[in-house]
Amino acid sequence: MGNENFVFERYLISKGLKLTKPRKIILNTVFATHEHFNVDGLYDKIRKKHKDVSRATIYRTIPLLVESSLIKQSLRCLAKDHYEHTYGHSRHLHLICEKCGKIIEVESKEAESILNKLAKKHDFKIREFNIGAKGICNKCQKK
Amino acid sequence: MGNENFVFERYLISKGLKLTKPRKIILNTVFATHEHFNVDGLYDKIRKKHKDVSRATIYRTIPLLVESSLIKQSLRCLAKDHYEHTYGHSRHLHLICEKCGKIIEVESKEAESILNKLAKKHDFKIREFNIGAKGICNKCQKK
DNA sequence: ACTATTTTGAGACTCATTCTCAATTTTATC
DNA sequence: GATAAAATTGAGAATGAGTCTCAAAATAGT
Repeated sequence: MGNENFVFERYLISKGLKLTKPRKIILNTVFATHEHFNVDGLYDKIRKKHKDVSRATIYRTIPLLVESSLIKQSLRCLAKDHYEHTYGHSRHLHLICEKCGKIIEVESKEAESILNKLAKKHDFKIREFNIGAKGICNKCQKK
Repeated sequence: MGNENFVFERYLISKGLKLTKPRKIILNTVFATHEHFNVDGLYDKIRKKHKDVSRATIYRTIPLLVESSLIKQSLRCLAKDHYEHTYGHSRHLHLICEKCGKIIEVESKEAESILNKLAKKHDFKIREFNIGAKGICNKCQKK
């Protein structure tokens, strides 16, 4: 286990909030793997071990994880909201295959620096990048 | 009026579909202005003149406009689905202000060519770019 | 332990979008 | 231009992700 717990607790304390059991369970399940996730998948995973954590609490906890910079929204072009770790992960963009759903992660520094340059021209302060593309992966092209 | 009508009709014919009155009204209202739009706004606009076009038909027609490459989805990071013209418009990306909602359009060729390069490495065939950022515009920064 | 405050689970609610189906419109054929 | 088969439509019901409400449970300070 990394020290996401520490980061999260510090954030909660700073806001006068408490690191309760459900919040711990959610945090640890989120950081148990490194994949993108959505609420449904997370709920199923949590429910296997903890029958007493509700969807509502998951929906309530996710904004706290986002606010504490542990995770961020990603894969914006999919129907459901998806999230991924920020903490301990380098920046990347996604190529999403529309046939098989495969997600290819690609280093994104170069693309971000161009966006930064363009934003600077307009005096725009970027908080969140949204860079990626949808299309067909190499395997699906061959079918 | 451009020749979106022509493009749309050709697409419909190729699919064995018909350019009906509601479809014409929707097409023409979509292309009456050059702004981004969502279904609600489009519905209100259409309803001012045509009380007999239903939401359902709008929802059914939009995928046809997308399929015929006249419009495309955009502003993916907003709650509602938004669309913008493809036909007759150059490629650009969006900087969206999180305070005032202002949308700045910026030429995107450079960013796209980098994405193309990265996609090529992975043998990935891009169909739709999704490039942009959220943040604070210059006016809102001064407040 | 006692009280005030926060948090929780369950289910009701919202709202954009999709679906259903009977009624209407369209096109091809006469 | 009337007729019939096929496509399309409008209205409203259904769906489903996400949010809200509220009484009950957990928490922290005294």
